[in-house]
Amino acid sequence: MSIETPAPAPSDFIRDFVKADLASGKYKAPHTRFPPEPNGYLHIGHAKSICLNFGIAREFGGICNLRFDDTNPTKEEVEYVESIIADVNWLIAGWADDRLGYKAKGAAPEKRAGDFYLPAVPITNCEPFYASDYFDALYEYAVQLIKKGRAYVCDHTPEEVDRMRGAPDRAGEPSKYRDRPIAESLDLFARMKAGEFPDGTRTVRAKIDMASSNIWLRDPLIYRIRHAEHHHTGNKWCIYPLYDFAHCLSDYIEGITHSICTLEFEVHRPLYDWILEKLDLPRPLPHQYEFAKLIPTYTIVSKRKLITLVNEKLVTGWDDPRLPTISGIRRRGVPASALRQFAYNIGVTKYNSVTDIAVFEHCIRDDLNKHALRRLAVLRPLKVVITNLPETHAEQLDAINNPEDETAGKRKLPFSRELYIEQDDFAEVPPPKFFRLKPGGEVRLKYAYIIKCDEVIKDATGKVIELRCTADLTSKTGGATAGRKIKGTIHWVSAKDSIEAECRLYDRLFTAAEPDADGDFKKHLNPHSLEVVTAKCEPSLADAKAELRYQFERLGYFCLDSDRKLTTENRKLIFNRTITLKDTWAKEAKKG
RNA sequence: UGCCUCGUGGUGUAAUGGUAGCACAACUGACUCUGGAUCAGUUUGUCUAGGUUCGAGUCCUAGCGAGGCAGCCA
Repeated sequence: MSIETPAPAPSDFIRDFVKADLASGKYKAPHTRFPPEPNGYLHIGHAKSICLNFGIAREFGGICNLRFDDTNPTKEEVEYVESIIADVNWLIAGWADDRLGYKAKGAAPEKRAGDFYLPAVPITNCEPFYASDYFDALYEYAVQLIKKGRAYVCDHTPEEVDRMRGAPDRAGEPSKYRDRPIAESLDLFARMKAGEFPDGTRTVRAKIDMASSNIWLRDPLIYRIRHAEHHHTGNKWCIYPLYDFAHCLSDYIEGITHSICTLEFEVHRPLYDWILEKLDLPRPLPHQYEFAKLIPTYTIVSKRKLITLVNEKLVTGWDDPRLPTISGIRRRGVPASALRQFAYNIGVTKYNSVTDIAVFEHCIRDDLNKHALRRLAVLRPLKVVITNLPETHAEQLDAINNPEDETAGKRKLPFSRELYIEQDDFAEVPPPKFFRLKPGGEVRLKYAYIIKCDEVIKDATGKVIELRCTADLTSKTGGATAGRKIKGTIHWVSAKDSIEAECRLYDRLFTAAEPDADGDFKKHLNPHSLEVVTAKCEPSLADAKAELRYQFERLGYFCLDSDRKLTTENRKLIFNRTITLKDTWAKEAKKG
């Protein structure tokens, strides 16, 4: 009896810190967070972060909050909030959904004993976290910072602030307003909040060190004026905190222990720590850790470039199955488990690297191979007539639903005199090592007979339009000559029993491994990233289910597309090809 | 050229002073009623130079290289 070895627990430098903090008793359990800004759709890079944060929560008995980092009203939209919620829920469903943090709908931090708290609630009537729910608390914290003499209102224009910041190798110049009286700053800040000043006229700045070698410590801005409606707080505010101020305090308010972000925030960590320390908040404080973001080959992941593709209609939308967005990946038919496996396989480090998309493709195939139901479908049909069978011939053959999973059972497959086979499975002039059908040659029809090609029929242009073959009638599974060794086995469908389906054949969106390496990613768009064909399918596919995955044998993995619901009136089937099967013949054929 | 971070096969990652391992990719072969899957195997690596040590991918020094940082973006 074999004992399945459990998958090794993920290990990386961040999990090492978590382990150490748990062992030392610093925290009882980790509390992480995934903090997207709702200004775009989530993509495969975010999936890495989601799996890291939720993965840590589930491995160490903790919780992970979904928190919208929504401090910039001019860039954020409800559409993005909703898509992000859907994407996160899809990715963690059945895996870490029991680790998802939640708060009461509409709840904001309460003030108790001079500090802010946000109590946990049962999982009913709950919602994700929003940094914008903390604006009252954040305002109060800024006031405290001013009162402590560690922040001030600055009247310099954006241009002046920019110029006075200095450069990496040149110290900055202090603001004229740096040492203005605390009472004056307090008054001005209150009036900023009251809406007395136009955008850009004043800011609140932390008073740190204009000569610091770290730019982010040169009196960074923590509040700015923005007379703009916010998707979550409406018109309540006309001042908004900046990322550095809002993020560390949002972490603190939610009781986050390990605040995990990408490498570019490394230089912000001193500021993160400074704010929490100068506010004299009770320990233990959250700590920030940084890891290298995912850069996959043959695609682009930058928000700006994704928006370009969507807006310029180079793809059909954010959920175009060719896009590396989570919604695109989902629509393409990739199981969440495959995406999670990928996130696990690539690891977590501080080293900037490029990940071969083949690793993802392998995870998809590996997952789908185990779970997809096998079906026969012909993408590019070529008619075949079995001449030694009567026109009335009809039989039902046994077909296996999934050779990798006995419990998937069997089904019946209709067979008749007229069939369709794949055009690629016949060659009038076969290349070397071609072991499919050729004139005078034999091939096995999966689950059916060995047939021999007797005659090739062409149209006026010389195109092959029909093959006339004879079947070895005893070669069927279980028959007298069933054991005959034939090198090739091909898929087919019975012409009169087949149904049609639109198949969308997707390929990589770009032809270059690093599409933006030369700064012109649009130049490398793959013109063949989508091909639409009308396939002939075995009749059982008429009952295809949206939640199931199918392998069209020898072709690839397919799933129903969500567009199908738009066309239910004519019951048109639309399948997306998630990914092809590995094709070693294509490689062989290339060698010529 | 200021500060921060990082350099392990083609790619990604492990080895926490003690046999450089795993995965993907590539290539062989076996098997196969999916040219899939599976199985067996092969190729390729510690940035450089010193030092410490019985022993260094790991620790130290110097160099080289890569990435990040100068939004009222996050």
